[in-house]
Amino acid sequence: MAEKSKLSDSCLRSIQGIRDTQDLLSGKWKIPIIGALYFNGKFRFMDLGRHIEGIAPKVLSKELKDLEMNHLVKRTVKDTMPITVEYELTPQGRSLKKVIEAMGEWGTDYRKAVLANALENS
Amino acid sequence: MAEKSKLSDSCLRSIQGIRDTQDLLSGKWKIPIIGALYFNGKFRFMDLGRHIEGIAPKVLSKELKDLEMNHLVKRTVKDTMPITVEYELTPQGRSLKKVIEAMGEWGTDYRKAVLANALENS
DNA sequence: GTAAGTAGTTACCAATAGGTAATTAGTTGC
DNA sequence: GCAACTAATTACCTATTGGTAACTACTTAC
Repeated sequence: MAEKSKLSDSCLRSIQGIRDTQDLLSGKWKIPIIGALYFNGKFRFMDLGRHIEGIAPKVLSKELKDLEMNHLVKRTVKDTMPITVEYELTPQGRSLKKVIEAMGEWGTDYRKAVLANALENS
Repeated sequence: MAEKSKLSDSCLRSIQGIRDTQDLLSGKWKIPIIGALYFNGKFRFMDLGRHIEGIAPKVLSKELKDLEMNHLVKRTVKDTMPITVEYELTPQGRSLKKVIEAMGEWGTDYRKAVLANALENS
């Protein structure tokens, strides 16, 4: 029973993978955060917040915790006066390269196509 | 004023693209839907529902409308008796190939890494 | 002592996402 | 007529997301 799926195992595995990826990157802010860290290397908490327009400290804090829990971001407390905290991608986070690039390219292409289409119909 | 960003324009454009992509694929179900259509070609409404475990018709309907509105999925009413409706990816939807592949690969790799790590610590 | 900067946390609220169950409306087969 | 299929829609409810604003706690500069 429950063998209605005609999708092959490899397809199901792929879809599972896509879903996992999406879960880890879910929400409004994880992508901009990862993007900023990906393109810039390291950031302190407030600095990161300032570079991501519109994010509240509460949300930034929560998102960073999520990302840290999933081993995509590393948090380092620097024993400076005043104390500072640095965030950076882990190797696992940096391994998102292809995903980030693919999504970035597709998104910009899509935007162009939508604009072109909008102009056509105007 | 408001020039706090040290991120280059090309980075910001990339992040915008990633965000656009993610918005279009947002929610719990769009990825499994696109995945099924991507790996299987065409599906009728109920068939698609049956292949995506746990989705309610209301939600499937809404997600398909979203995808159709964004030109990623094409809906075709077949004038058969009983009437059937076919859903398939548009060329624009199929152009998600690289994104789908990148996310699928990264997700399965991540899953393996997490499993390996869990075994190490057991 | 006061302002400003570090990194957050807390309480509260509103909007959205998504789930359940029933219903609509039409056709086919028995 | 009645069940079962097609493709949805509707009403209702709950949980999660994310936003605002204020607050903690500690340090440095003036």
